[in-house]
Amino acid sequence: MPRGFGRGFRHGFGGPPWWAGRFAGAGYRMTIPRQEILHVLNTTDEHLSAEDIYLKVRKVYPGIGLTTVYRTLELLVDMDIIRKFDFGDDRARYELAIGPKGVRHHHHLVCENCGRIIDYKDFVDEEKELLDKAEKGLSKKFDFEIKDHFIRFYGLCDKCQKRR
Amino acid sequence: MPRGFGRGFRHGFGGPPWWAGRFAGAGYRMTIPRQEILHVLNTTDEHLSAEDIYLKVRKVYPGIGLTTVYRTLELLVDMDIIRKFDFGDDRARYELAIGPKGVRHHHHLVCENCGRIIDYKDFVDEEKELLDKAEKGLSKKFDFEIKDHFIRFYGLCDKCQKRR
DNA sequence: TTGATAATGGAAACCATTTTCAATAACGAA
DNA sequence: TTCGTTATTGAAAATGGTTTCCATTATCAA
Repeated sequence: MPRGFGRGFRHGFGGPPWWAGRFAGAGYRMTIPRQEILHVLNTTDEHLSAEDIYLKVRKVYPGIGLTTVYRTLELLVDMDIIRKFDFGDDRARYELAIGPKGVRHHHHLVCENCGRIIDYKDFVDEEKELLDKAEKGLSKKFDFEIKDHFIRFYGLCDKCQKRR
Repeated sequence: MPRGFGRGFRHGFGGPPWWAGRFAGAGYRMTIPRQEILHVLNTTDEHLSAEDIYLKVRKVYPGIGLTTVYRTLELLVDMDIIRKFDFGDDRARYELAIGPKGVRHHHHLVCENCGRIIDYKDFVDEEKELLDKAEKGLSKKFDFEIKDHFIRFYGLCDKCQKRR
């Protein structure tokens, strides 16, 4: 077992977590703050802000600094391990982009009343169709090379519909 | 001619501009700062930030305050006269939502390299198709009532493709 | 074990946006 | 036209998420 993997990792069963190699490979060091931040992101399905993560990590590693959280999140975004979102509440929110099982392609439903965010990953086929057409048309018209896309729906969630 | 409309308006031909009624009707007052801010928004096809607008208005009305620009933009968003966008450059950007000819429904292409923003309004049919399917499927699955949607493409504009 | 240097964290800086508040201007009523 | 109510304004200060500074600490290859 490589040094440093025997102690400290939150997922001790079956070897180091899937992202460990990414760090070593890129010349980055694996530290406790980074482990704990990744652990938090890897065990939630919420869309956490930097401060959310800071508070969660602090319970287990009180020495953590908010600065480190911001720096680590930036690094993880650059490494394409997490994605950064803006849901209009004046703070960035983050979620894992990739899991052991591959890319998690999905979009969001945002409730305009209570702010609840629902992930969905249906309509992938319809989406692909739209994107293919868009790609062709837009690249012809504007000579624009599409790399990524972003779809979001705004509306009212079940609870907020009934309350009006 | 109603008082206040004879002098001061930037579009003196053919009576007061189309939005004048909206203000009176809602009980708001039409002031020089508001006129000038609307004039700037009404005569550009760029996606201006609050400071962009402030600087443009200042050339014609040096007394304008940045605070007033922010307040007016908020009011215009609430009145549905303009829309607020976030293109990831840490400042809100605004554009007219409605013109004399009706709603301007469109989306954006954002160049990941130079930040250029291109408006497009094609693929409305394909979009509608996707949205109809999504509407049905998502409202069934999550009991979510869709009110609005948001589609954006990220990639490389013509100039930035060639430079790589 | 050790040394080079990547990483950390507290404090201060940043900066777009908001709040405060006294002065001013818009506009219906007289 | 003038007046009075009150919506609006603008300068300055406050806010709050995020970034920068920098001295200290921790990681990891040799």
